[in-house]
Amino acid sequence: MPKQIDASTRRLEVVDAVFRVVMRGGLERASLRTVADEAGLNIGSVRHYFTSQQELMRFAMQAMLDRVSARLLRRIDELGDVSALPPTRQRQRAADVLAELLPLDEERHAEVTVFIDFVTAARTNATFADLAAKAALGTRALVRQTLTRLQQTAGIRPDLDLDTETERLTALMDGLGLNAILHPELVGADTCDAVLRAHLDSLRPARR
Amino acid sequence: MPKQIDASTRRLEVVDAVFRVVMRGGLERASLRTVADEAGLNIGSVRHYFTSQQELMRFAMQAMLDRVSARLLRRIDELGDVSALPPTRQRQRAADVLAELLPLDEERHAEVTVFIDFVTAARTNATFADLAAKAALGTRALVRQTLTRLQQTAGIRPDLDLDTETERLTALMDGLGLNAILHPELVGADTCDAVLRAHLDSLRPARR
DNA sequence: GTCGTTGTATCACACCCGTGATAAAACGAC
DNA sequence: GTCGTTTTATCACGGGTGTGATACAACGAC
Repeated sequence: MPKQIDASTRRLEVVDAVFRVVMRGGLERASLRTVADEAGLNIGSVRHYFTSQQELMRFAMQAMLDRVSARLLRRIDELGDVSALPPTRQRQRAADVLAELLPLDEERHAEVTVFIDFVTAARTNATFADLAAKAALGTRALVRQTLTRLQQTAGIRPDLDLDTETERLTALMDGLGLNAILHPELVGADTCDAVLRAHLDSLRPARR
Repeated sequence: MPKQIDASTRRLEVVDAVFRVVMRGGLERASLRTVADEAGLNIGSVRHYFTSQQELMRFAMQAMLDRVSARLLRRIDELGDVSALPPTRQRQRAADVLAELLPLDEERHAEVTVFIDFVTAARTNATFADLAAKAALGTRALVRQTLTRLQQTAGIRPDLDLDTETERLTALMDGLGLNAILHPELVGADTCDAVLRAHLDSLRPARR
């Protein structure tokens, strides 16, 4: 068997370069040449691992989505079963999970930044359309499941309409992320965290 | 006096062409050539009215912001003083005002689409940075004022923290708009409207 | 060693871009 | 009519883009 130390890790190295370029200059700057430079590679090398820049960009977006969902699953697994906790703690754990989608630290900030760039590009670039649609459905599924479980265990009010609340919380999360990315001096990590918790608290059952 | 039938309206015609191009293909497609084609003009003509494409794009973004705020002021003026209305009506009027920032019809859909493209571009394009920052402050001022007045006239609960609530409602609005633009099959005008009203209703004072 | 696969590195081509320079046409003032 | 300004229209240049083709180096199998 010939060389082939690790073809897939090389691809991920290039993808990391894509992320750095996108972070710095947006998706439009992510040309083969700039990405190759960022990765310290020659254009020919990059083209050896990706047959076209379209494939590279799609692969990069997919890698970003995988990374996010992996971190999400890890977090959910860490927190374990929360159904026995008191309602306040339940909401706290729910916030902990959802916070993985917010740019609360440097890693997540980078992820959300790249995410926003890709999904907004998907509006006019058919290359990303299906991935963006899948991502949108994915966050809604997560948000809905989170709210459903909270409601089943009296963590939030029983009369809330889950369709509306799912869309409301999803919009809140996306809006927080977007604002934190675009206006970090206005919306910092603390603000994101405070708003998310305030929202979940506002759904708590009435005192009796 | 020479020709000069109307220099400023010509500029606005070009700006309209910019909007159509951005709607169709995103900001990156808005080159001088494509814009000139869309406007039915020659590149030279466009360049006669705008010394550089940077000036054109800035002017276009400013025009879009002016258009939005003009419609907003008109709407506020239409609704007039609401302090005498019952709380439910007050919140309804507040929703009517804020709904001007959501893509509820074709006109607003186009505006929000272009808006999102410009402000996201502002992250990596210094040309738009100041305008995007101004816009962010503007929406926050509107949201805050709306909430403040509601609170003063018992339209929403008196114990709500306006800082947090302003940021929460702002994020909700931005997130709704973003999702409606990116995933219109998931988030339509009816959903936007329902979520906004549900949010304001959730702020209503407790029954007594 | 030779061979063949894998990885690197360059060249060239056609395309689109913003912009400077310049010419030509259109039009009002006189 | 002439003159001068405004508007429209072209050309050319340098730079960046993706991609096809191709050559060269590196390395394991044999």
